[in-house]
Amino acid sequence: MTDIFADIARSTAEALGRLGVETSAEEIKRLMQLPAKPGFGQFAVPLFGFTKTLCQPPPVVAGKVADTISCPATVQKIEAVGGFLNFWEQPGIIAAEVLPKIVHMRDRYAAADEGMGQVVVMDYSHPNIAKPFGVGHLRSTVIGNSLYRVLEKLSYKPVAINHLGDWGTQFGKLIYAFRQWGSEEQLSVQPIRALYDLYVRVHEEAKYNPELEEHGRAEFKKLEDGDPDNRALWQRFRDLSLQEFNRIYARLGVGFDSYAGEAFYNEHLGPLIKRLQETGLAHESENALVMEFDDPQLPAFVVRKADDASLYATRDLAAAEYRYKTYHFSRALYIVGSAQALYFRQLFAALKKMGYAWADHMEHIEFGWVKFGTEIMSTRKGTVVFLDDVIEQAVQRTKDIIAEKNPELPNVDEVAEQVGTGAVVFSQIAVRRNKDIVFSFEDVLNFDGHTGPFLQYNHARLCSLLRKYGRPVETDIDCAVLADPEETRLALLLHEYPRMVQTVAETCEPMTLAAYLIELVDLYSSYYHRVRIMTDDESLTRARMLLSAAIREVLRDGLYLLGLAAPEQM
RNA sequence: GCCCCCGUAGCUCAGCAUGGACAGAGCAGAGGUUUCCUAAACCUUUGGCCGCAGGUUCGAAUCCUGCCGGGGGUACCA
Repeated sequence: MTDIFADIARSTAEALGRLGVETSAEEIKRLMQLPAKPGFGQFAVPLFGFTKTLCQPPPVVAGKVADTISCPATVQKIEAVGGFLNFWEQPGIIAAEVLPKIVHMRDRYAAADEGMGQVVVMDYSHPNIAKPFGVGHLRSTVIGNSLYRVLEKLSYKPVAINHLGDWGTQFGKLIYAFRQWGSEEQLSVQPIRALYDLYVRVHEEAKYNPELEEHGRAEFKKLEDGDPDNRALWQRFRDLSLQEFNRIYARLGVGFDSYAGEAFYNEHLGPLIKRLQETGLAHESENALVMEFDDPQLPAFVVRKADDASLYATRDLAAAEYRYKTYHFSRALYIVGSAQALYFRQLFAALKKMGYAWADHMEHIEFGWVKFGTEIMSTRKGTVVFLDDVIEQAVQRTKDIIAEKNPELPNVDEVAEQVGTGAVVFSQIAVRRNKDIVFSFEDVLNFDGHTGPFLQYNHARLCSLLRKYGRPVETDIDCAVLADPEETRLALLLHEYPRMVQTVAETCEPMTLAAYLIELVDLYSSYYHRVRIMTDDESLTRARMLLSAAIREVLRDGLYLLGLAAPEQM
């Protein structure tokens, strides 16, 4: 199969070569971009980077290249504007290149084998047992899930680990609180509510009564030493919470390969600490065991508390060792809020100091806070927004809209679930990772404009169009009738899609894909309103259906990669 | 104190990695579109010293330095 983009890149590289510039077709292809505005060609190559070696201003270089280039016959026009080389293809050439390919390959269109044989361990979601699943946990879950699907598309073998927060001093407090104020009745009726109330109460009372901290620590120590009563209570809390989490994950379409939480590494902790002591990698300081680093920026890292109990760091070190031994990952991603950036630098440095070269392949994929108004959500303060409530409201809102707009829709409940969760998921993925998100019900429940439901709506409308067409879409047709600039632009955007998916994998930034899909769908929606897809002209109709079918494929695949369902009607 | 992140339209955000063609969207506001493929849509329109000041460059929202404002982190919470 010929590749017109490669052909043009080669021609451009050759023309530059004759002018005395060393470059390659690959480099030019990488530089190729879609112009910001129509009028600057269908696609463009910026030549600014080559002007230095030639000691000539950009417009002169571009002019010379435009004059001397010998292009494939499919190129209709080349223009040098500023330092850009702008290309126009003959009508339909780009469409013919890309549309049949998409319709044939469907969800394999963006697939690549670059990750073949490489395991990527991913740590995300990690809710805390005995705390409700808040909107804060949603962001890690949604980003992780999307990256999982993207990596899988590129033939990596992702392993999703839900490192449950099921261990730590907080359980001592909770056990103490349950014995003080809790009851079996509450626990069996509304388990999560009951545990959450206890959690808030114990932190509230601890403010006035410092002894509670001591009680909590003591109960946790007993738990860690294997006290059967505490152990049984802990197991019960864990089971109840996990049940609840799994119900929510099912709604979001999220799954995990492992639920090995913090408690899972219990037996590894003692030997690990002993090893760190004996090898001299860690030493006693103020009764705690700490590791120190050469880098003066990195403060000491506590790996065992003064009361001999383990802490987060101990369990993460053990988890890292276990994961490497078990999965032999080539990359390990921790999708955790940026508040823990320093902690992860210490963790990775500690592993490096332990002699693990693979520590270099661990990355903290950080993200900003999810704020509610001006406040940061806090489980302890009780200012958390329950994810379940958010989803429930979004689903209800969807039902209202369906009742108004499409009362004939057969499977209302299923679609409302898909669209409602779609709105919630999209709200988390449509903002760059390192920015804080201001969570507002008003925005999440507003389905107008650039939202998850907007993407889903366009998908459903495309499906409807294809149903109405009633025949298989033909791929072996004359695309020259797709002479409209928007049709060419759409084809060019579709051509970008696989590159976009790879960018997401490199940057771990699903927002880029969300923005891409919005751009694609926005343009198509505008086009759809301006022209008729199905016309009296047979060949034109065939071509426009092919374009529409290709857009549906990419949209459906893109929605999947973001973690949104793509209902066929809504 | 030191370290990290953010600062673009009334609001929420793209664009910054790899500097480049007049800074783009959505929401909110104003006006319009439905005998026609899903109007959860589309079209028109109002609205910007890209936090401030320097520097590098032919060219800076983008890179560098300083400052201001906000947030986070800074040994036994996770």
